[in-house]
Amino acid sequence: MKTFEPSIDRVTSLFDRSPLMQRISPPALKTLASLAVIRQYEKNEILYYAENPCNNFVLVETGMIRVSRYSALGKRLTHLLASSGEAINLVSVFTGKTKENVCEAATDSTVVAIDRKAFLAFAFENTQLVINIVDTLGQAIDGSNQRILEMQEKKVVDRLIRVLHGLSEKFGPHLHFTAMELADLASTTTESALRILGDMRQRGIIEKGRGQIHILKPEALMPPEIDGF
Amino acid sequence: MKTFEPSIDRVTSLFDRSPLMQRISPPALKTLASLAVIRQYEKNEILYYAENPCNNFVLVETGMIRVSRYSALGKRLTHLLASSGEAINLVSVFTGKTKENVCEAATDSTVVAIDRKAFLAFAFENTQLVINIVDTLGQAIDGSNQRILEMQEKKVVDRLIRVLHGLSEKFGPHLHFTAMELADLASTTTESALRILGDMRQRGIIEKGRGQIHILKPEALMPPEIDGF
DNA sequence: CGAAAGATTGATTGCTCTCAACTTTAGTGG
DNA sequence: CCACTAAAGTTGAGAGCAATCAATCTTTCG
Repeated sequence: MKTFEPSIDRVTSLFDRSPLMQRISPPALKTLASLAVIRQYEKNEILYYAENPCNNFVLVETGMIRVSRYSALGKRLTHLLASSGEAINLVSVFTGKTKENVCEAATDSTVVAIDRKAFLAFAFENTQLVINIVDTLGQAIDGSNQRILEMQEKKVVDRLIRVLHGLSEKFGPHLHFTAMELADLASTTTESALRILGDMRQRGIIEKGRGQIHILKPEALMPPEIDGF
Repeated sequence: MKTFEPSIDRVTSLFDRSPLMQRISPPALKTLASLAVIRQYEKNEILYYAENPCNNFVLVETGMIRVSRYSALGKRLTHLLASSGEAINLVSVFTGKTKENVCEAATDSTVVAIDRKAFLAFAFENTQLVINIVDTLGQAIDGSNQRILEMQEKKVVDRLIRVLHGLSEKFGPHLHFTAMELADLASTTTESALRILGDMRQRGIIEKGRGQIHILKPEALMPPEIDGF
Protein backbone atom coordinates (compact mmCIF):
# COMPACT_ATOMS: atom_id res chain seq x y z
CA MET A 1 0.00 0.00 0.00
CA LYS A 2 1.23 3.47 -0.90
CA THR A 3 -0.18 6.79 0.22
CA PHE A 4 -0.33 10.00 -1.77
CA GLU A 5 -1.41 13.57 -1.27
CA PRO A 6 -3.81 14.16 -4.11
CA SER A 7 -4.85 17.35 -5.82
CA ILE A 8 -8.15 18.73 -4.59
CA ASP A 9 -9.59 18.45 -8.08
CA ARG A 10 -8.88 14.77 -8.27
CA VAL A 11 -10.90 14.18 -5.13
CA THR A 12 -13.77 16.51 -5.96
CA SER A 13 -14.17 14.93 -9.36
CA LEU A 14 -14.58 11.58 -7.61
CA PHE A 15 -17.12 13.12 -5.25
CA ASP A 16 -19.05 14.42 -8.23
CA ARG A 17 -19.46 10.87 -9.46
CA SER A 18 -20.29 9.37 -6.08
CA PRO A 19 -23.93 8.76 -5.15
CA LEU A 20 -23.02 9.39 -1.52
CA MET A 21 -22.01 12.96 -2.24
CA GLN A 22 -25.00 14.10 -4.22
CA ARG A 23 -26.87 17.25 -3.24
CA ILE A 24 -24.01 18.55 -1.16
CA SER A 25 -22.72 22.03 -1.95
CA PRO A 26 -19.53 22.16 -4.02
CA PRO A 27 -17.74 24.47 -1.56
CA ALA A 28 -18.43 22.02 1.24
CA LEU A 29 -17.15 19.16 -0.88
CA LYS A 30 -14.01 21.11 -1.55
CA THR A 31 -13.44 21.44 2.17
CA LEU A 32 -13.93 17.73 2.62
CA ALA A 33 -11.65 16.97 -0.28
CA SER A 34 -8.85 18.89 1.37
CA LEU A 35 -8.83 16.32 4.17
CA ALA A 36 -8.38 13.37 1.87
CA VAL A 37 -5.42 11.23 1.00
CA ILE A 38 -5.15 8.64 -1.75
CA ARG A 39 -4.15 5.06 -1.01
CA GLN A 40 -3.05 2.61 -3.62
CA TYR A 41 -3.44 -1.15 -3.22
CA GLU A 42 -2.32 -4.06 -5.31
CA LYS A 43 -4.59 -6.90 -6.27
CA ASN A 44 -5.34 -9.20 -3.33
CA GLU A 45 -3.97 -6.76 -0.80
CA ILE A 46 -6.08 -6.62 2.34
CA LEU A 47 -7.28 -3.20 3.41
CA TYR A 48 -9.02 -4.05 6.63
CA TYR A 49 -10.28 -6.98 8.60
CA ALA A 50 -11.76 -7.61 12.00
CA GLU A 51 -8.63 -7.27 14.10
CA ASN A 52 -7.43 -4.33 12.10
CA PRO A 53 -10.35 -1.97 12.24
CA CYS A 54 -10.92 0.91 9.95
CA ASN A 55 -10.50 4.44 11.24
CA ASN A 56 -11.16 6.15 7.97
CA PHE A 57 -13.95 6.92 5.66
CA VAL A 58 -12.91 5.09 2.49
CA LEU A 59 -14.27 5.79 -0.96
CA VAL A 60 -13.14 3.70 -3.91
CA GLU A 61 -11.59 5.77 -6.70
CA THR A 62 -10.43 3.16 -9.21
CA GLY A 63 -10.47 -0.60 -9.27
CA MET A 64 -12.68 -2.74 -7.10
CA ILE A 65 -12.77 -3.54 -3.40
CA ARG A 66 -14.39 -6.75 -2.25
CA VAL A 67 -16.14 -6.66 1.11
CA SER A 68 -16.90 -10.13 2.35
CA ARG A 69 -17.38 -12.24 5.37
CA TYR A 70 -15.92 -15.65 6.00
CA SER A 71 -17.82 -18.40 7.73
CA ALA A 72 -16.27 -20.66 10.32
CA LEU A 73 -15.97 -23.29 7.59
CA GLY A 74 -14.04 -20.92 5.38
CA LYS A 75 -16.77 -20.12 2.92
CA ARG A 76 -16.72 -16.61 1.62
CA LEU A 77 -19.82 -14.49 1.27
CA THR A 78 -19.20 -11.39 -0.80
CA HIS A 79 -21.78 -8.79 -0.01
CA LEU A 80 -20.31 -5.75 -1.68
CA LEU A 81 -18.12 -5.24 -4.68
CA ALA A 82 -17.35 -1.58 -4.36
CA SER A 83 -16.26 0.23 -7.48
CA SER A 84 -15.61 3.89 -8.20
CA GLY A 85 -17.67 6.17 -6.01
CA GLU A 86 -18.73 3.56 -3.46
CA ALA A 87 -17.73 3.53 0.19
CA ILE A 88 -16.68 0.39 1.98
CA ASN A 89 -17.10 0.87 5.71
CA LEU A 90 -19.91 3.29 6.36
CA VAL A 91 -21.04 1.79 9.63
CA SER A 92 -17.73 1.69 11.43
CA VAL A 93 -17.09 5.30 10.45
CA PHE A 94 -19.95 6.17 12.76
CA THR A 95 -19.61 3.61 15.49
CA GLY A 96 -15.86 3.18 15.59
CA LYS A 97 -16.51 -0.48 16.26
CA THR A 98 -14.77 -3.29 14.47
CA LYS A 99 -16.78 -5.40 12.09
CA GLU A 100 -16.26 -8.92 10.90
CA ASN A 101 -15.99 -7.90 7.31
CA VAL A 102 -12.85 -8.36 5.28
CA CYS A 103 -12.03 -5.71 2.70
CA GLU A 104 -9.58 -6.68 0.00
CA ALA A 105 -8.57 -5.31 -3.36
CA ALA A 106 -10.16 -7.46 -6.05
CA THR A 107 -8.03 -5.64 -8.60
CA ASP A 108 -5.32 -3.00 -8.37
CA SER A 109 -7.20 -0.14 -6.79
CA THR A 110 -6.97 3.36 -5.42
CA VAL A 111 -9.15 4.76 -2.69
CA VAL A 112 -9.73 8.13 -1.09
CA ALA A 113 -9.40 8.04 2.70
CA ILE A 114 -10.52 10.62 5.23
CA ASP A 115 -9.95 10.53 8.95
CA ARG A 116 -12.99 9.16 10.73
CA LYS A 117 -13.42 11.95 13.25
CA ALA A 118 -13.00 14.68 10.67
CA PHE A 119 -15.43 12.98 8.36
CA LEU A 120 -17.98 12.61 11.12
CA ALA A 121 -17.77 16.26 12.02
CA PHE A 122 -18.28 17.15 8.38
CA ALA A 123 -21.26 14.81 8.06
CA PHE A 124 -23.03 16.38 11.01
CA GLU A 125 -22.48 19.80 9.44
CA ASN A 126 -23.85 18.58 6.12
CA THR A 127 -26.86 16.54 6.98
CA GLN A 128 -27.61 15.61 3.40
CA LEU A 129 -24.55 13.39 3.61
CA VAL A 130 -26.03 11.57 6.59
CA ILE A 131 -29.23 11.07 4.66
CA ASN A 132 -27.31 9.68 1.71
CA ILE A 133 -25.44 7.31 3.97
CA VAL A 134 -28.59 6.00 5.62
CA ASP A 135 -30.10 5.56 2.18
CA THR A 136 -27.11 3.52 1.10
CA LEU A 137 -27.28 1.37 4.21
CA GLY A 138 -30.97 0.81 3.57
CA GLN A 139 -30.17 -0.42 0.10
CA ALA A 140 -27.62 -2.79 1.57
CA ILE A 141 -30.25 -4.19 3.93
CA ASP A 142 -32.75 -4.57 1.12
CA GLY A 143 -30.15 -6.26 -1.04
CA SER A 144 -29.28 -8.81 1.60
CA ASN A 145 -32.90 -9.55 2.35
CA GLN A 146 -33.61 -9.93 -1.33
CA ARG A 147 -30.79 -12.41 -1.50
CA ILE A 148 -32.24 -14.41 1.37
CA LEU A 149 -35.57 -14.64 -0.43
CA GLU A 150 -33.87 -15.75 -3.61
CA MET A 151 -31.95 -18.46 -1.84
CA GLN A 152 -35.20 -19.77 -0.55
CA GLU A 153 -37.24 -19.93 -3.67
CA LYS A 154 -34.92 -19.65 -6.64
CA LYS A 155 -32.55 -22.13 -8.14
CA VAL A 156 -28.85 -21.62 -8.45
CA VAL A 157 -29.26 -20.85 -12.16
CA ASP A 158 -31.54 -17.94 -11.39
CA ARG A 159 -29.25 -16.57 -8.75
CA LEU A 160 -26.26 -16.75 -11.06
CA ILE A 161 -28.21 -15.03 -13.79
CA ARG A 162 -29.08 -12.23 -11.44
CA VAL A 163 -25.47 -11.89 -10.35
CA LEU A 164 -24.25 -11.74 -13.94
CA HIS A 165 -26.94 -9.26 -14.80
CA GLY A 166 -26.03 -7.04 -11.88
CA LEU A 167 -22.34 -7.20 -12.64
CA SER A 168 -22.84 -6.39 -16.29
CA GLU A 169 -24.92 -3.35 -15.36
CA LYS A 170 -22.13 -2.18 -13.13
CA PHE A 171 -19.05 -3.13 -15.13
CA GLY A 172 -20.24 -3.67 -18.67
CA PRO A 173 -20.43 -6.87 -20.73
CA HIS A 174 -16.77 -7.84 -20.29
CA LEU A 175 -16.45 -9.19 -16.78
CA HIS A 176 -13.25 -10.13 -15.05
CA PHE A 177 -14.30 -12.69 -12.49
CA THR A 178 -13.42 -16.26 -11.77
CA ALA A 179 -16.08 -18.88 -11.23
CA MET A 180 -15.20 -18.87 -7.57
CA GLU A 181 -15.85 -15.16 -7.26
CA LEU A 182 -19.20 -15.55 -8.94
CA ALA A 183 -20.03 -18.44 -6.63
CA ASP A 184 -19.31 -16.23 -3.62
CA LEU A 185 -21.74 -13.66 -4.97
CA ALA A 186 -24.46 -16.14 -5.80
CA SER A 187 -24.04 -18.23 -2.64
CA THR A 188 -23.21 -21.47 -4.33
CA THR A 189 -20.16 -23.61 -4.99
CA THR A 190 -17.47 -23.20 -7.61
CA GLU A 191 -18.46 -26.45 -9.26
CA SER A 192 -22.11 -25.56 -9.58
CA ALA A 193 -21.27 -22.13 -10.93
CA LEU A 194 -18.93 -23.66 -13.46
CA ARG A 195 -21.49 -26.19 -14.59
CA ILE A 196 -24.06 -23.50 -15.18
CA LEU A 197 -21.59 -21.24 -16.93
CA GLY A 198 -20.65 -24.11 -19.16
CA ASP A 199 -24.26 -24.59 -20.04
CA MET A 200 -24.65 -20.89 -20.79
CA ARG A 201 -21.67 -20.99 -23.08
CA GLN A 202 -23.14 -23.90 -24.99
CA ARG A 203 -26.29 -21.93 -25.48
CA GLY A 204 -24.34 -18.95 -26.77
CA ILE A 205 -25.27 -16.63 -23.95
CA ILE A 206 -21.70 -16.07 -22.81
CA GLU A 207 -18.12 -16.61 -23.84
CA LYS A 208 -15.48 -17.60 -21.36
CA GLY A 209 -11.77 -17.20 -20.90
CA ARG A 210 -9.72 -17.84 -17.82
CA GLY A 211 -10.92 -15.33 -15.28
CA GLN A 212 -13.20 -13.53 -17.66
CA ILE A 213 -16.65 -13.73 -19.09
CA HIS A 214 -18.10 -11.93 -22.06
CA ILE A 215 -21.81 -11.57 -22.15
CA LEU A 216 -23.08 -12.10 -25.67
CA LYS A 217 -26.82 -12.08 -25.07
CA PRO A 218 -27.65 -9.63 -22.27
CA GLU A 219 -31.33 -10.13 -22.93
CA ALA A 220 -31.01 -13.71 -21.74
CA LEU A 221 -30.04 -12.38 -18.33
CA MET A 222 -33.08 -10.21 -17.88
CA PRO A 223 -35.43 -11.32 -15.16
CA PRO A 224 -38.63 -12.68 -16.66
CA GLU A 225 -41.56 -10.33 -16.66
CA ILE A 226 -44.19 -10.98 -14.10
CA ASP A 227 -47.50 -11.75 -15.73
CA GLY A 228 -51.01 -11.48 -14.65
CA PHE A 229 -51.05 -8.71 -12.12
CA MET B 1 -55.83 1.83 15.17
CA LYS B 2 -56.35 4.38 17.89
CA THR B 3 -54.23 7.40 18.71
CA PHE B 4 -53.55 8.86 22.14
CA GLU B 5 -51.70 11.80 23.61
CA PRO B 6 -49.43 10.21 26.17
CA SER B 7 -47.87 11.62 29.28
CA ILE B 8 -44.28 12.71 28.80
CA ASP B 9 -43.18 10.28 31.47
CA ARG B 10 -44.65 7.34 29.65
CA VAL B 11 -42.60 8.16 26.58
CA THR B 12 -39.36 8.99 28.38
CA SER B 13 -39.51 5.76 30.31
CA LEU B 14 -39.70 3.92 26.99
CA PHE B 15 -36.75 5.94 25.70
CA ASP B 16 -34.80 4.94 28.78
CA ARG B 17 -35.20 1.31 27.83
CA SER B 18 -34.49 1.79 24.14
CA PRO B 19 -31.00 1.04 22.80
CA LEU B 20 -31.53 3.73 20.21
CA MET B 21 -31.81 6.45 22.82
CA GLN B 22 -28.77 5.64 24.92
CA ARG B 23 -26.23 8.34 25.70
CA ILE B 24 -28.62 11.14 24.89
CA SER B 25 -29.20 13.79 27.53
CA PRO B 26 -32.42 13.41 29.53
CA PRO B 27 -33.53 17.00 28.86
CA ALA B 28 -33.19 16.43 25.13
CA LEU B 29 -35.16 13.22 25.40
CA LYS B 30 -37.87 15.07 27.25
CA THR B 31 -38.12 17.51 24.36
CA LEU B 32 -38.37 14.66 21.91
CA ALA B 33 -40.97 12.93 24.04
CA SER B 34 -43.18 15.99 23.90
CA LEU B 35 -43.55 15.46 20.16
CA ALA B 36 -44.76 11.90 20.47
CA VAL B 37 -48.14 10.30 20.19
CA ILE B 38 -49.13 6.75 21.06
CA ARG B 39 -50.79 4.49 18.53
CA GLN B 40 -52.56 1.30 19.42
CA TYR B 41 -52.93 -1.60 17.01
CA GLU B 42 -54.74 -4.87 17.23
CA LYS B 43 -53.20 -8.17 16.33
CA ASN B 44 -52.76 -8.58 12.56
CA GLU B 45 -53.43 -4.93 11.87
CA ILE B 46 -51.14 -3.53 9.20
CA LEU B 47 -49.19 -0.41 10.11
CA TYR B 48 -47.47 0.30 6.85
CA TYR B 49 -46.72 -1.26 3.52
CA ALA B 50 -45.17 -0.20 0.24
CA GLU B 51 -48.00 1.92 -1.13
CA ASN B 52 -48.70 3.42 2.24
CA PRO B 53 -45.35 4.81 3.25
CA CYS B 54 -44.34 5.75 6.70
CA ASN B 55 -43.93 9.38 7.61
CA ASN B 56 -43.16 8.84 11.23
CA PHE B 57 -40.43 7.61 13.41
CA VAL B 58 -42.02 4.60 15.11
CA LEU B 59 -40.78 2.97 18.28
CA VAL B 60 -42.50 -0.11 19.66
CA GLU B 61 -43.76 0.37 23.21
CA THR B 62 -45.60 -2.87 23.93
CA GLY B 63 -46.36 -5.95 21.90
CA MET B 64 -44.52 -6.97 18.78
CA ILE B 65 -44.36 -5.60 15.26
CA ARG B 66 -43.37 -7.88 12.43
CA VAL B 67 -41.42 -6.34 9.57
CA SER B 68 -41.33 -8.63 6.58
CA ARG B 69 -41.09 -8.78 2.87
CA TYR B 70 -43.19 -10.88 0.56
CA SER B 71 -41.81 -12.55 -2.51
CA ALA B 72 -43.63 -12.65 -5.81
CA LEU B 73 -44.63 -16.20 -4.96
CA GLY B 74 -46.17 -15.11 -1.70
CA LYS B 75 -43.49 -16.38 0.64
CA ARG B 76 -42.90 -14.24 3.64
CA LEU B 77 -39.46 -13.35 4.92
CA THR B 78 -39.56 -11.86 8.38
CA HIS B 79 -36.46 -9.86 8.98
CA LEU B 80 -37.35 -8.02 12.15
CA LEU B 81 -39.58 -8.80 15.06
CA ALA B 82 -39.53 -5.50 16.88
CA SER B 83 -40.41 -5.52 20.53
CA SER B 84 -40.35 -2.84 23.16
CA GLY B 85 -37.71 -0.21 22.47
CA GLU B 86 -37.05 -1.14 18.85
CA ALA B 87 -37.79 1.06 15.86
CA ILE B 88 -39.35 -0.28 12.71
CA ASN B 89 -38.60 2.08 9.85
CA LEU B 90 -35.32 3.80 10.46
CA VAL B 91 -34.33 4.16 6.86
CA SER B 92 -37.45 5.78 5.51
CA VAL B 93 -37.39 8.28 8.35
CA PHE B 94 -34.27 9.66 6.73
CA THR B 95 -34.97 9.15 3.06
CA GLY B 96 -38.70 9.66 2.95
CA LYS B 97 -38.80 6.94 0.34
CA THR B 98 -41.20 4.04 0.38
CA LYS B 99 -39.83 0.59 1.10
CA GLU B 100 -41.14 -2.80 0.16
CA ASN B 101 -41.44 -3.91 3.74
CA VAL B 102 -44.72 -4.73 5.35
CA CYS B 103 -45.14 -3.82 9.02
CA GLU B 104 -47.90 -5.60 10.90
CA ALA B 105 -48.82 -6.13 14.51
CA ALA B 106 -47.89 -9.68 15.48
CA THR B 107 -49.76 -9.16 18.75
CA ASP B 108 -51.83 -6.33 20.17
CA SER B 109 -49.30 -3.53 20.30
CA THR B 110 -48.70 0.10 21.10
CA VAL B 111 -46.10 2.27 19.46
CA VAL B 112 -44.73 5.76 19.96
CA ALA B 113 -44.83 7.83 16.78
CA ILE B 114 -43.03 11.07 16.03
CA ASP B 115 -43.35 13.17 12.92
CA ARG B 116 -40.55 12.40 10.50
CA LYS B 117 -39.38 15.95 9.92
CA ALA B 118 -39.40 16.83 13.58
CA PHE B 119 -37.54 13.66 14.43
CA LEU B 120 -34.94 14.35 11.76
CA ALA B 121 -34.33 17.84 13.05
CA PHE B 122 -33.90 16.45 16.53
CA ALA B 123 -31.49 13.77 15.33
CA PHE B 124 -29.24 16.29 13.63
CA GLU B 125 -29.16 18.30 16.83
CA ASN B 126 -28.30 15.21 18.85
CA THR B 127 -25.72 13.41 16.84
CA GLN B 128 -25.43 10.52 19.25
CA LEU B 129 -28.85 9.48 18.04
CA VAL B 130 -27.60 9.35 14.47
CA ILE B 131 -24.70 7.22 15.60
CA ASN B 132 -27.07 4.86 17.40
CA ILE B 133 -29.24 4.60 14.32
CA VAL B 134 -26.33 3.79 12.04
CA ASP B 135 -25.17 1.24 14.55
CA THR B 136 -28.59 -0.40 14.52
CA LEU B 137 -28.66 -0.46 10.74
CA GLY B 138 -25.23 -2.01 10.73
CA GLN B 139 -26.46 -4.76 12.99
CA ALA B 140 -29.36 -5.35 10.63
CA ILE B 141 -26.95 -5.73 7.73
CA ASP B 142 -24.77 -8.09 9.70
CA GLY B 143 -27.78 -10.11 10.74
CA SER B 144 -28.99 -10.54 7.19
CA ASN B 145 -25.58 -11.50 5.93
CA GLN B 146 -25.19 -13.97 8.74
CA ARG B 147 -28.47 -15.48 7.72
CA ILE B 148 -27.31 -15.84 4.12
CA LEU B 149 -24.23 -17.68 5.29
CA GLU B 150 -26.29 -19.96 7.46
CA MET B 151 -28.65 -20.81 4.63
CA GLN B 152 -25.67 -21.86 2.61
CA GLU B 153 -23.90 -24.11 5.00
CA LYS B 154 -26.29 -25.00 7.79
CA LYS B 155 -29.20 -27.34 7.80
CA VAL B 156 -32.74 -26.34 8.56
CA VAL B 157 -32.44 -27.85 12.04
CA ASP B 158 -29.57 -25.56 12.88
CA ARG B 159 -31.34 -22.51 11.58
CA LEU B 160 -34.46 -23.32 13.58
CA ILE B 161 -32.37 -23.83 16.69
CA ARG B 162 -30.79 -20.45 16.22
CA VAL B 163 -34.17 -18.83 15.70
CA LEU B 164 -35.56 -20.42 18.84
CA HIS B 165 -32.50 -19.44 20.77
CA GLY B 166 -32.72 -15.85 19.60
CA LEU B 167 -36.42 -15.65 20.38
CA SER B 168 -36.01 -17.09 23.84
CA GLU B 169 -33.29 -14.57 24.62
CA LYS B 170 -35.62 -11.80 23.55
CA PHE B 171 -38.95 -13.03 24.87
CA GLY B 172 -38.13 -15.66 27.47
CA PRO B 173 -38.75 -19.42 27.41
CA HIS B 174 -42.49 -19.19 26.72
CA LEU B 175 -42.84 -18.29 23.07
CA HIS B 176 -46.06 -17.44 21.30
CA PHE B 177 -45.40 -18.33 17.72
CA THR B 178 -46.95 -20.64 15.19
CA ALA B 179 -44.84 -23.02 13.15
CA MET B 180 -45.47 -20.82 10.17
CA GLU B 181 -44.04 -17.78 11.90
CA LEU B 182 -40.96 -19.73 12.88
CA ALA B 183 -40.59 -20.95 9.33
CA ASP B 184 -40.64 -17.36 8.07
CA LEU B 185 -37.84 -16.54 10.46
CA ALA B 186 -35.74 -19.56 9.64
CA SER B 187 -36.36 -19.44 5.90
CA THR B 188 -37.96 -22.82 5.58
CA THR B 189 -41.42 -24.28 5.11
CA THR B 190 -44.13 -24.83 7.68
CA GLU B 191 -43.95 -28.58 7.23
CA SER B 192 -40.23 -28.78 7.74
CA ALA B 193 -40.43 -26.57 10.82
CA LEU B 194 -43.19 -28.71 12.21
CA ARG B 195 -41.29 -31.92 11.62
CA ILE B 196 -38.25 -30.57 13.42
CA LEU B 197 -40.32 -29.20 16.27
CA GLY B 198 -41.98 -32.55 16.63
CA ASP B 199 -38.61 -34.18 16.86
CA MET B 200 -37.52 -31.69 19.50
CA ARG B 201 -40.60 -32.40 21.51
CA GLN B 202 -39.89 -36.12 21.44
CA ARG B 203 -36.44 -35.43 22.74
CA GLY B 204 -37.85 -33.35 25.56
CA ILE B 205 -36.26 -30.10 24.43
CA ILE B 206 -39.54 -28.27 24.00
CA GLU B 207 -43.21 -28.54 24.78
CA LYS B 208 -45.82 -27.41 22.29
CA GLY B 209 -49.31 -26.08 22.36
CA ARG B 210 -51.28 -24.50 19.57
CA GLY B 211 -49.42 -21.30 18.79
CA GLN B 212 -46.97 -21.62 21.60
CA ILE B 213 -43.75 -23.29 22.47
CA HIS B 214 -42.15 -23.77 25.86
CA ILE B 215 -38.46 -24.29 25.92
CA LEU B 216 -37.57 -26.92 28.47
CA LYS B 217 -33.88 -27.36 27.77
CA PRO B 218 -32.40 -24.02 26.76
CA GLU B 219 -28.93 -25.54 26.81
CA ALA B 220 -29.89 -27.72 23.85
CA LEU B 221 -30.33 -24.56 21.81
CA MET B 222 -26.90 -23.18 22.45
CA PRO B 223 -24.62 -23.04 19.43
CA PRO B 224 -21.86 -25.61 19.75
CA GLU B 225 -18.51 -24.25 20.85
CA ILE B 226 -15.95 -23.82 18.18
CA ASP B 227 -12.90 -25.94 18.82
CA GLY B 228 -9.37 -25.81 17.76
CA PHE B 229 -8.49 -22.17 17.40
C1' DC C 1 -72.10 -25.82 14.22
C1' DG C 2 -69.34 -24.55 10.34
C1' DA C 3 -65.28 -22.73 8.68
C1' DA C 4 -60.78 -21.32 8.87
C1' DA C 5 -56.30 -21.73 10.73
C1' DG C 6 -53.04 -24.56 12.46
C1' DA C 7 -50.79 -29.11 13.29
C1' DT C 8 -49.34 -33.70 11.69
C1' DT C 9 -47.48 -37.23 8.98
C1' DG C 10 -46.32 -39.83 4.76
C1' DA C 11 -44.40 -40.40 0.22
C1' DT C 12 -41.81 -38.68 -3.48
C1' DT C 13 -38.82 -35.97 -6.21
C1' DG C 14 -34.99 -33.50 -7.56
C1' DC C 15 -31.70 -30.05 -6.97
C1' DT C 16 -27.27 -29.07 -5.58
C1' DC C 17 -23.57 -30.20 -2.65
C1' DT C 18 -19.70 -33.13 -2.07
C1' DC C 19 -15.96 -35.81 -3.41
C1' DA C 20 -12.87 -36.88 -6.84
C1' DA C 21 -9.92 -37.06 -10.76
C1' DC C 22 -8.12 -34.65 -14.40
C1' DT C 23 -6.83 -30.81 -17.76
C1' DT C 24 -5.43 -26.28 -18.82
C1' DT C 25 -3.39 -21.89 -17.93
C1' DA C 26 -0.47 -18.53 -15.79
C1' DG C 27 3.25 -17.27 -13.26
C1' DT C 28 7.85 -17.92 -11.09
C1' DG C 29 12.45 -19.04 -10.18
C1' DG C 30 16.51 -21.33 -11.56
C1' DC D 1 13.75 -20.14 -21.59
C1' DC D 2 12.10 -24.01 -19.49
C1' DA D 3 10.42 -26.69 -15.68
C1' DC D 4 7.60 -26.55 -11.98
C1' DT D 5 3.75 -25.18 -9.21
C1' DA D 6 -0.33 -23.10 -8.00
C1' DA D 7 -4.67 -21.57 -9.49
C1' DA D 8 -8.51 -22.13 -12.31
C1' DG D 9 -11.48 -24.80 -15.04
C1' DT D 10 -13.97 -29.28 -16.21
C1' DT D 11 -16.71 -33.23 -15.74
C1' DG D 12 -18.69 -37.38 -13.55
C1' DA D 13 -20.96 -40.07 -10.02
C1' DG D 14 -23.53 -40.35 -5.90
C1' DA D 15 -25.94 -39.07 -1.83
C1' DG D 16 -28.99 -36.58 0.99
C1' DC D 17 -31.67 -32.83 2.55
C1' DA D 18 -35.62 -30.52 2.37
C1' DA D 19 -39.25 -28.85 -0.68
C1' DT D 20 -43.51 -30.29 -2.54
C1' DC D 21 -47.85 -32.50 -2.74
C1' DA D 22 -51.37 -34.56 -0.28
C1' DA D 23 -54.49 -36.22 3.11
C1' DT D 24 -56.19 -36.03 7.72
C1' DC D 25 -56.92 -34.26 12.24
C1' DT D 26 -57.57 -30.69 15.83
C1' DT D 27 -58.59 -26.35 17.73
C1' DT D 28 -60.54 -21.97 17.87
C1' DC D 29 -63.89 -18.65 17.07
C1' DG D 30 -67.81 -16.27 15.21
